Amino acid sequence: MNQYSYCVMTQGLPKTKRGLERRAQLLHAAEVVIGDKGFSMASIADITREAETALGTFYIYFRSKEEIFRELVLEMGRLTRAMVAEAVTEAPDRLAAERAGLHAFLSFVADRPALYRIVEEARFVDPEAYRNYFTSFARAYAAQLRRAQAAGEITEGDAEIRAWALMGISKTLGERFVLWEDKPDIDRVVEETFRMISEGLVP
Amino acid sequence: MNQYSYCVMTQGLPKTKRGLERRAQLLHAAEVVIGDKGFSMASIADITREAETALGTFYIYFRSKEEIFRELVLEMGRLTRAMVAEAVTEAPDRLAAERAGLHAFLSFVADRPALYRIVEEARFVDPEAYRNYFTSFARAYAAQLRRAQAAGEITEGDAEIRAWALMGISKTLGERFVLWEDKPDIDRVVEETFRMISEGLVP
DNA sequence: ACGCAATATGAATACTGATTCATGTTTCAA
DNA sequence: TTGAAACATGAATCAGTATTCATATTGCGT
Repeated sequence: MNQYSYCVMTQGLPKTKRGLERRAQLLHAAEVVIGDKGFSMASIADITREAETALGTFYIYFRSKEEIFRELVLEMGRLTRAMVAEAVTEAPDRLAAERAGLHAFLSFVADRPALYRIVEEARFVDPEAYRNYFTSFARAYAAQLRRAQAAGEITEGDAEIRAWALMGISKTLGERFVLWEDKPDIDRVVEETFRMISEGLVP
Repeated sequence: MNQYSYCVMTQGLPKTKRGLERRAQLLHAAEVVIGDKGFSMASIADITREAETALGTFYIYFRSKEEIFRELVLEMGRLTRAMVAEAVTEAPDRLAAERAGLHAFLSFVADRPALYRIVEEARFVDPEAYRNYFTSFARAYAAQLRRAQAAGEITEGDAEIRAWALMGISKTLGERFVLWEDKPDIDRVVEETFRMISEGLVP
């Protein structure tokens, strides 16, 4: 117990420039370390070592290991939303948007493999964050599909199911053909997949 | 150290009837407990409690927590293989097989949610087992697609990419519309999805 | 230039849980 | 029936690491 009230910032952002930088360092280090070793194998000591700071400093910025993890999932949410939105801006219609969105997502996985892995691990580490991430994404996706159906740009069908099915394609192709591949050929994967979802399997 | 050489069965199956039963009890308990709490939250004590046996007994049958986990992933492999193979037997052509396979998979997820979850968690707990599971499945799947293409039952396209894309659909729909749903409507999900992959999105 | 809030430090604490072990009990082939 | 192999037990060991804390140092408004 201290004589003067101790204020460790367990809420809100740091007040000083240095504080903001440290917090960013820790987030970046956590992305690297947790993305590499996984949540349970990554220790706080690993993270602070990567961030070149002292162990105790971690707890000035985050309440727990779970909290910094959740922060990373939220960051992933902001990034993917922004990225897909931007990629889709130029698209003249929904089909083009599908192609552009898939390409953007796979490129993102190639750029930030650790974040991709972290979001997937969230299913087990922080199920609520995981669900929020995907349901909010799916909601927006389904809305777009409904709009496109109304505009006659795509065939009719249950937009929610389709949204999840299409997200499933992206997730799995990202893992198999980006994460597992030394030299991913994103263009080829996008073209093949686009052909399949456009034309279907019926000859 | 013991005076007479101690032989704990760290390899192969148990030699007695009782041993085989115990091992099966432990595997079942592990499926329940790990499927429910996740790998890191599930303790050996939890598993032996569920199996109604003593703590130390666990190590007579399995070298480690990782080993019993891997065993469950392998079991899932055997089961899904058998199940899909059986479901697809009756199918007159590849399209019908796709529908039947998706239906069988989603039904399996509904029946054994714990196993589904365990396989997904293997990505982080035992990446090699995870990869083996999906690559061997994908190999067989792609072979079927190539055969169907040659027979003119489906359109042309890269069979490997398609296999992974279709697996991705199943995985994700299983999670969203079976695991997350109180009363899953598997038929509806299968019909909608089948329509999408058959006809495609182009009007 | 002062002083309080904010930030930094890393040794010490506290707890969890995997694995081992010494010692029984049971099975089963000969 | 018997004895050696198989199996059962759970308290004790042992290692790892999340989190706390008492004590500095730094930032910054005034």
